[in-house]
Amino acid sequence: MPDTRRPTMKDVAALARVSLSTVSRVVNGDPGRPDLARRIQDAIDLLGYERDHTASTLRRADRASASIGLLVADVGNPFFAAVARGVEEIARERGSVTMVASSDEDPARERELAGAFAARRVDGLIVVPTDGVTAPARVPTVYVDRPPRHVDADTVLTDNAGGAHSAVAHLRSHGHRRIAFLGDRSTLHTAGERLRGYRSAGGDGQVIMDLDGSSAAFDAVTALLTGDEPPTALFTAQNLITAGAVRALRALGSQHRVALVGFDDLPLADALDPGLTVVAQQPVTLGRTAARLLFERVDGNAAAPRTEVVPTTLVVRGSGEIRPG
Amino acid sequence: MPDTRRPTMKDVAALARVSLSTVSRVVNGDPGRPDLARRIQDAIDLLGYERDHTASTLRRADRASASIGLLVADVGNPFFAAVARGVEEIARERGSVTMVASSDEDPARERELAGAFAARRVDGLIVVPTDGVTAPARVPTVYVDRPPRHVDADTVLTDNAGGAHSAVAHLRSHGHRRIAFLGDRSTLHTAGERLRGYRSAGGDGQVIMDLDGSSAAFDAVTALLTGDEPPTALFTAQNLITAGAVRALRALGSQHRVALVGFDDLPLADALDPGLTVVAQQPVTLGRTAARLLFERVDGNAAAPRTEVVPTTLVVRGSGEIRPG
DNA sequence: TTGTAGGCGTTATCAC
DNA sequence: GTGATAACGCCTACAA
Repeated sequence: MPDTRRPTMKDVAALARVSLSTVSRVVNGDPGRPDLARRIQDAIDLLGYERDHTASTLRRADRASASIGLLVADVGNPFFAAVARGVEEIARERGSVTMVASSDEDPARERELAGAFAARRVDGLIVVPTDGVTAPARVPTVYVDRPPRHVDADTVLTDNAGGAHSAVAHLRSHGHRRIAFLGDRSTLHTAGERLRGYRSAGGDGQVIMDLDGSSAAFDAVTALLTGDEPPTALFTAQNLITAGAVRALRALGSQHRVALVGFDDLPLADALDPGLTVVAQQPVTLGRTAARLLFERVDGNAAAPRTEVVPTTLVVRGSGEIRPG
Repeated sequence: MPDTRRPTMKDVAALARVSLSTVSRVVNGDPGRPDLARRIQDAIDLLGYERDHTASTLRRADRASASIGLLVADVGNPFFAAVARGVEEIARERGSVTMVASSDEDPARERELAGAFAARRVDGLIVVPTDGVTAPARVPTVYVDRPPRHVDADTVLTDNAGGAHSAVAHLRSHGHRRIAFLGDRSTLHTAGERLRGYRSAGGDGQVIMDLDGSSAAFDAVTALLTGDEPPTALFTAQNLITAGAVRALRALGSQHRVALVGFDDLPLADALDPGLTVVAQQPVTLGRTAARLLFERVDGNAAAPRTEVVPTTLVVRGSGEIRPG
């Protein structure tokens, strides 16, 4: 391997026959004497010099690393991927890079990864908190999608209760009274809020919680519809649960008979038969909003913590407009 | 704001009444004298000291930052999100954090972001190259999903040609001869390879390329099926194109008459009517493999660049098994 | 305007 | 084994 050492400012200074500090100034945008600036630029090009941003952070007065950390449950999940996209957009506008990691809903891993980010001296953190007790952060932090427990900090949430309310009200306006609720882990804030919205809209049917993934939902829906007094409509309060319900209805041949509204949109939802009516979230907006709040803090805003709520949209496609038989 | 300064090793040393170097050694795992080690640990706990990983990187002999950069077309796209997930898994095993950014298929942005990562002194880079000329990297780099142009480096690819071949062979084995090909940007390596696979399996029907997104595909399929000598089967060579084709077939009421196989799987594909037969990729494996190759390079492997190919799977669900009418 | 010197938080090299 | 000291690459007073 040739693998020759990276050129440093010192090398540039030597080649341009100026002092180190002159190079530093020029690199940081000070025009300086035109002839020197040109010699320095030539030396930079010749050597292929690139400033070491980490070393610069160490010495600089503001100590800004121009990087932030994003801690989600799972980047591989399209919902969190969209959040990440929103965060990254705003970070990029600010010249910041985004470090991302997945907690897999494990509080211990969440702490470990937050520590790894802190050790890299990120300027701030955006966190989707697990349902353990959230450790108070040592850097500016914004929580997104779920509120932290026992911590008072900036938070960006979807209007979970409102979205669920609109879904159930929609079903009721189409004549349904026996509307079942199917939700995921009851310890999650989002699941609780969606149940609250269901109730507030008059939902008083069967409630099934703690469904873990699509096949659990498949089984639950199958049992529900083959049991006594089956519901005439379903409200599925999460992504994968909706997918399981769609499959179950299809397996029973009931997709045109039992109404269904899901929380969170899915690709191909419009191509199903019938089209899938959903409460759509805005994950990219969630991410953007969280990043904007974070950078306000990084810039020194010390006001009281705020909570922003991002609205949902009811997307009508057919499955939610079936009337009870 | 109180915003008191972060404690440093010096603070720990002072409180524990030992020298700075002793603290450094203990922090880095040297046992040392038990009584001193205990005093140091107590001081660390009391002050809430956390080592500054960036400063450590600056001075350390190996200069390893324990961070890598991941540059994809768009983290918000579920395919790349899954790649990111795979990369992050392996990085985490190694104690590395992953910085991620989206090029949006823009070569200029790709260069800019690669520069931002290099300035942060990442140990290596994983890149989904845009179709511009790839700039030779100054840090260990592995390319993923597409090969770089004019650069000889480690690359991890899906078996695009093989996957397309199996799709078309599958359709032919069900009696189809007029099989249309619908693809995206012809400058993309993946599109070309999939077309090559189509041809190698005997595909000689209408070829439509450069479709940009789902609605363009919708229009193309509609035109195709309402034109002269319509195909009896479609092979859609990308995600969004498949979605557009599904919608078009449904709008025409032809979903049970015209066969369809898509490249790349989609959520809910099994819940469609008929179920959607696809060539499934393994994006998480793509990411994991790329990360493993990268860390081998980071560890000093200087062998000739390798290309790894990740196989696809034909997932049979119904739409690809329709026989010509 | 430019150069000189000191220091950011840490690790590496020495004496002891 | 521990401790003093130089150095990593860079920025920032301050002096020239």
